[in-house]
Amino acid sequence: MARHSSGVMSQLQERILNFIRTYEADNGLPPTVREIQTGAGVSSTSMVSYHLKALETMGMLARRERSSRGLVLNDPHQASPRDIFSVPMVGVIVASAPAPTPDADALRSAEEYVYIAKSMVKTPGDLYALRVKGNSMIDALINDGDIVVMQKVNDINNGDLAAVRLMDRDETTLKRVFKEGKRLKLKPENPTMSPFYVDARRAEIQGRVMCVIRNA
Amino acid sequence: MARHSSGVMSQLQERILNFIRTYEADNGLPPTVREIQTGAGVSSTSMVSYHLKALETMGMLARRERSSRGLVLNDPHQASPRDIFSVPMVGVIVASAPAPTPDADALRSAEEYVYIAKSMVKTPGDLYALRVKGNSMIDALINDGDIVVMQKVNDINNGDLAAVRLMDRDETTLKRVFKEGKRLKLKPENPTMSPFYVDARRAEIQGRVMCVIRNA
DNA sequence: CTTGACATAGAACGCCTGTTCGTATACAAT
DNA sequence: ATTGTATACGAACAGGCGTTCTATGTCAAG
Repeated sequence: MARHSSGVMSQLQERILNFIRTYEADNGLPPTVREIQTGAGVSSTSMVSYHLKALETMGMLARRERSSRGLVLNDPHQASPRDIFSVPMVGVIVASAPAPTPDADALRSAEEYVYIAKSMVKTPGDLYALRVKGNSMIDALINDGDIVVMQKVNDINNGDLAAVRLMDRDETTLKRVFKEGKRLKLKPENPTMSPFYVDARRAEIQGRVMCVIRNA
Repeated sequence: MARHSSGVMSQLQERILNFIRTYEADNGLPPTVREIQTGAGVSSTSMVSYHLKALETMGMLARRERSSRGLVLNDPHQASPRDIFSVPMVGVIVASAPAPTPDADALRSAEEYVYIAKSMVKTPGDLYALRVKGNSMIDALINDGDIVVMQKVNDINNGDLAAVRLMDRDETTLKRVFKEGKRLKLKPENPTMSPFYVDARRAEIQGRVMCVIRNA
C-alpha cells in the first residue's frame, strides 16, 4: 500500500497541522514556512512546502500562493470571531430590586463576557447579560445562578419574554408580556401556571429576554 | 491644538483600522503593510508604518517587529476562536425516547453548532447538544425548544444533573442524580418538587448536562 | 531487480515586506 | 521669524519568505 495515499495524514503532517493550530491560537496569525520548519521539527523549508501542498490537496487547509503566512486552516467546526457576539455581563437580577439597564459606559467596562452565536439571535441590538440570584424566577423556568441575556429595547412586542418591574410588590420578574388595553397580561413561562394581570402604569418594562443560559 | 494628540484617531487611522478588521474577517489573517496601503488608500508604505506605530502607541493594536503581517488588533470584547467551544447539535431529546449518545462520526457530521465560552465549562470533554422537544422536562426547568449541552461521561458524580432513561416508564428525563445503594435518587431541578427513587438497574445514565440554553 | 510513487535534504532564486532615510508641507506656539 | 510637531512622499535597503531544482533515500508492486 502506498504509505499515505488519499486523505490519510502522516505523523509529520499531523504535527505540522497541530503546530499551525497552536501557533494561531498563541499569536493570532498563521506561521511562516520557516516557523513551521523549526516549530514542527521539519528538516527543510522544501519539506514544509511539500507537506503543506499535500495537506491542501486533502482539503485540510487553504493556501494563497506566494503570500507570506498565506494559509488558512479548514476546521469546519471552529467558531470564527465574526460568528460570535460578546455579551457583557453587567449585573445581577433579583426579584427584590430593579434590574440594571446599563448605558454605553457600563457595557464597555464590563469585566466578564458571555459568548453566544449570532445565529441564535433573531434581532440584532444592544445585548447585555444578567446573573439571576435567588429562585424567585422559577415560574419562568429560571433558576438561581442562571444567566439571562437581555436586549435593550424601547418597546416590546406582544408575547415577548421581558423583565418587568412590578411597583406594587417592589419586585422584578421575567414573564411573557401582552398588552391588553390599560392592563398587562403577564404569562409565566411555565405552562402549568396561570397568567395574571397588572395595571400597565404600575409596571415598568426593563428589557427583553433574548436567551437564558444555565450551567449545570 | 495639536491635531491628533493622545488617543484621538485621525480619519486615515480609522480607515486603516477598519481595513484591517475587514481584511482579517475576509481572509483569516492580517494584511501586509502594502495591502493596507492600497486597501485603505494610503500614499506610501512609510505612511502606513507611521500610522501603525501611532495606533500601537494608542493601544489599538499590537505589533511584532519585522514580522510579516505581524499585527494583532486589540479589540477587547471580541471573542477569540480559542475561547469558544463549538458544540455539535446531534439530535433531539424527547421524554418518550432514549436520548442520542453520538459517536465520533456523528459529532463530526453535525450540521449545526452551538457556541459556548470555554470559561463556562468546568470540566473539558466531549460535548454535544440536544434540542428538547415537548414540555416533559418542566420539572428540570427546561422548556420545549431549549438546547441542552451534554457531556459524554462514563460515570457521574453524585449530584450531577444528568439525562436518565427510566426503563419502566420508557422515558428520558433530566434530573439531579444521587447514588444511594441500589437505588438512584432523582431530584428535580425545580426546588418546589420532591425527589423520588428508582432501582439503579432499571435506569440508564445517558449523559451529563453541562449547560441549558433557551432562546426567548 | 527494476520501476515508480512517496519522502527527504540542501541550496539557491527572486519576489515580498517591514523599516528607514532624506526631504517637504502645514500649522500652532514662541 | 523661528521652533517644534504632526503629517506626507518616494526611494532604497536588508532581510524575510515562498518556491523550485537537483540529488538522494525508502519501500511496495510487478
